[in-house]
Amino acid sequence: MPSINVEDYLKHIYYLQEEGDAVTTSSLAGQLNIASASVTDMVKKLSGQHYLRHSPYRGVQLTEKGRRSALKIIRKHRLWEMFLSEVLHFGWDEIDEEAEKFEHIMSDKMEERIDEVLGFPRVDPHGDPIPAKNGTVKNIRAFPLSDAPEGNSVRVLRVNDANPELLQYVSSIGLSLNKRLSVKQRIKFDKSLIIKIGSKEIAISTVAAENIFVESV
Amino acid sequence: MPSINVEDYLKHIYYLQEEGDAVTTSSLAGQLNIASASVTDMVKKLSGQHYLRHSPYRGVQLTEKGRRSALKIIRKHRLWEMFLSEVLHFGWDEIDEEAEKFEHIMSDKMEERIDEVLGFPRVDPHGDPIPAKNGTVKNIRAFPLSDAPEGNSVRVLRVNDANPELLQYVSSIGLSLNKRLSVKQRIKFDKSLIIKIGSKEIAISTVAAENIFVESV
DNA sequence: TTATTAATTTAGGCTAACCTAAATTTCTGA
DNA sequence: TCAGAAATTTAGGTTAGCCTAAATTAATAA
Ligand SMILES: [Mn+2]
Ligand SMILES: [Mn+2]
Ligand SMILES: [Mn+2]
Ligand SMILES: [Mn+2]
Repeated sequence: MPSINVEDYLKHIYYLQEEGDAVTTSSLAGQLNIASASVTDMVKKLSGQHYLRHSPYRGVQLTEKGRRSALKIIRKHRLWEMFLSEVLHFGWDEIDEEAEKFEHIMSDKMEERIDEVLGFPRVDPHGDPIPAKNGTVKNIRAFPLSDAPEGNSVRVLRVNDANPELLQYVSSIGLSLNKRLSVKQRIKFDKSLIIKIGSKEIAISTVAAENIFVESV
Repeated sequence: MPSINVEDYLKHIYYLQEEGDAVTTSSLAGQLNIASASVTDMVKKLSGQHYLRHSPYRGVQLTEKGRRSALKIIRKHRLWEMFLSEVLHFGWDEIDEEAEKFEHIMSDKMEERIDEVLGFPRVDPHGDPIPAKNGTVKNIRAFPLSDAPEGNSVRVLRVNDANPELLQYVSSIGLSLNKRLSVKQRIKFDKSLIIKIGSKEIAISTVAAENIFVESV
């Protein structure tokens, strides 16, 4: 059974891999808020346990074993977020932090009970897919709002859950999952957008728009 | 913020104190499944942090600070047991083990939410009192079934939750919290009892009877 | 009272997971 | 293409929490 720390390493390696970035010592160190030298140590240990392959100075890649372990944690994390949101009525800006701890101590039995109680949800409260027990993950066909062309009408499918303040902001302008909006204008100068939600028009920064993922409707 | 290990030490010291036993290095070592030498180390640390007072070779005693910390954990433990039982339908023989982990990572906010969802329960699924937020604990006026005189009619108020097999056994003979039963006969030879539950008469060992707590009705 | 036994503490060690500073390798741009 | 910068690894160290074996203190029973 991997330790809590090992689980967090594997999860973050999976995330970085998912984003297509090279998974380097420093990218991991950045994610985990740990010194690079410490990451190197752990990477060697994980490599010895066949969770990943390590080309020194180049980066790491999860093995199948590592991928499976990562997905188990991510499944627990997202189910738990769902539970906090649906059953205990926590806000979507609070749940990631709580789930960060619970993902490691939730038994498989508890995972199943929660899955049942929730009616076998497919996505978490931020629109991220909940991996299936067999290791399958449906990937979400969404592009960043910042890439939407002028005039486009779109629907929110996912919001990056890494930053609670972004989530609060997104709520505060009346956006949430599955909400529709249209892109009125793209400002060349700072790449910000003017969007229309319901009858309101709102200016939104690139930083925000890059973290809101949508599909065309 | 005390670590997980510190919290478990404080909790077990509280339990032993509660039972009226002297809290010695070896009794703690027994409860925690840790070598006595290690307990001595930790006790010195806790004493340095004023969680308890230590008379070398004699034993320990919680300070007010230690007592408060212990009760906070016990409250979380018992609320969580309640939640597992009521909301996720776990059996009363499974919940102690799960709660052992969750008690340490449940935030105060989550504690409150759960308390609300459950309707502010006063006892846990084993009949143990749930300490109030202010550090008050109602103590339960119950005596062991093994002390009940012949002919007595009693009601189950609490069952020791330390042994899952005992809990399974208690369920299997049709007993649960608040159930009534009467003592038909005390067998001198092995101190076992014949009890009547509903219309059934059942023989029950002393070991079992010592862990079932009742009040006269 | 004193000698044995039992409980406790001390001494010395280990592992996981972190750190900083120094050495090494790779990348980059003139 | 090669020197300086950036990234990575190595070296050496720390802390929490555990362990076993040895030394010390307390309890007990003849
Ligand atoms: Mn985590
Ligand atoms: Mn999420
Ligand atoms: Mn515990
Ligand atoms: Mn209990």
